[in-house]
Amino acid sequence: MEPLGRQYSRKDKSLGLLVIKFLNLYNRDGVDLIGLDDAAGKLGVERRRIYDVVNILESIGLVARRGKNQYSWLGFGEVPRALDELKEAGMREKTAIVPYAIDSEMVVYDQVKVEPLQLTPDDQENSPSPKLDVKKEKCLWNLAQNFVKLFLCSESDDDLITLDGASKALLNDPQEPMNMRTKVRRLYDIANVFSSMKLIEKTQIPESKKAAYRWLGYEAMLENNAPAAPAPASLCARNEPKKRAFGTELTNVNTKRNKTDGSKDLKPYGNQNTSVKIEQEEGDVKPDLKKSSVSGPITPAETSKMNNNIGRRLVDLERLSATYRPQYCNPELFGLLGHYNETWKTWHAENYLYNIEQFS
DNA sequence: TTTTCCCGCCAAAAA
DNA sequence: TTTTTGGCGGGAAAA
Repeated sequence: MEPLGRQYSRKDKSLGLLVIKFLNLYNRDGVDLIGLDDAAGKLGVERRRIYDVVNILESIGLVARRGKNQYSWLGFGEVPRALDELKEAGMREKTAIVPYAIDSEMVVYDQVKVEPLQLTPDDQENSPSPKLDVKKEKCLWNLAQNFVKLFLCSESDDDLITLDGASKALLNDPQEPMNMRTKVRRLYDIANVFSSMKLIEKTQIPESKKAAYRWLGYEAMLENNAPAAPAPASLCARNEPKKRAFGTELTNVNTKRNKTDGSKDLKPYGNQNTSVKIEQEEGDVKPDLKKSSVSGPITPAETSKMNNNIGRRLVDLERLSATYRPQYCNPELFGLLGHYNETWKTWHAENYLYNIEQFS
């Protein structure tokens, strides 16, 4: 504890702290609706900040947008699924380009746009919407997702990632310095919330001493986030004065908000038809593990795999992105960390087992 | 000094 | 139009 009395500190207002408070407020049984105004009020911050928090949390599947001024709390139980999807998407994107290994350090990627079906997923848009895509690329939740993909798709789970490395990797125009600066600013925000949630951890590159982040993972995050607290009583009740809560039943879980998969992307929470019943389209049959508080199928011990800095290596994103400039940042993103497809295969296998296990 | 990153202006997107 | 979202970057606190 700081001995300082009432000295103002920026830290008191950090996004990291905010997200902790946010979690503290909503991560409990019985909560399912989150009103933005309510959150802002209870947490004593401006609305703008709530958008930041919620957007970042959404990238991990902790919350989902329900509608205007309304988000729903999905809980940590949904996170694994979200992360899996991110990883899968990331791996897919990663293999979408053909890598060429050069040297022991360098890897260059050919600009093969192996994405014939990567049509812009705009529901009703017919236009190639080149602009829309670019715009989406900059939104916070997308940036956050790409940031975690960077970790999930790295060859070694001990890879350290620096913010400007990530920034360059996720940037389509590494040239513009101002562009970079802006992106790094956003990454600081994202990294801060993930850090305080213990999904990642801040460290530094052994040699260079530069700040970098290490992936801690779901389990670490889970055990570091206070379990569900007792039941609320007035939490989800508060709503805007004008509209009363309708009997909407959040029956299903909608983790993804991106359109990476073939299925239709949920429209911008289209016409709220009060009772939205979104069935899982034919095809994949998910066991629909509905939102649960903190269900812990977590591995018992599973302490931490991180202990020494030995095999750790910093992925040399910088040089790579400088070499070739793509137009879409997603695809090359993984190439940067990329070390081809074995990763893909092994992961695929693991995932398979995992799923089978789950489905039984 | 450099790194971190909060604040809130203000412009798109939605009602 | 008004309201909701949320880029964006200035510039000040922290290292």
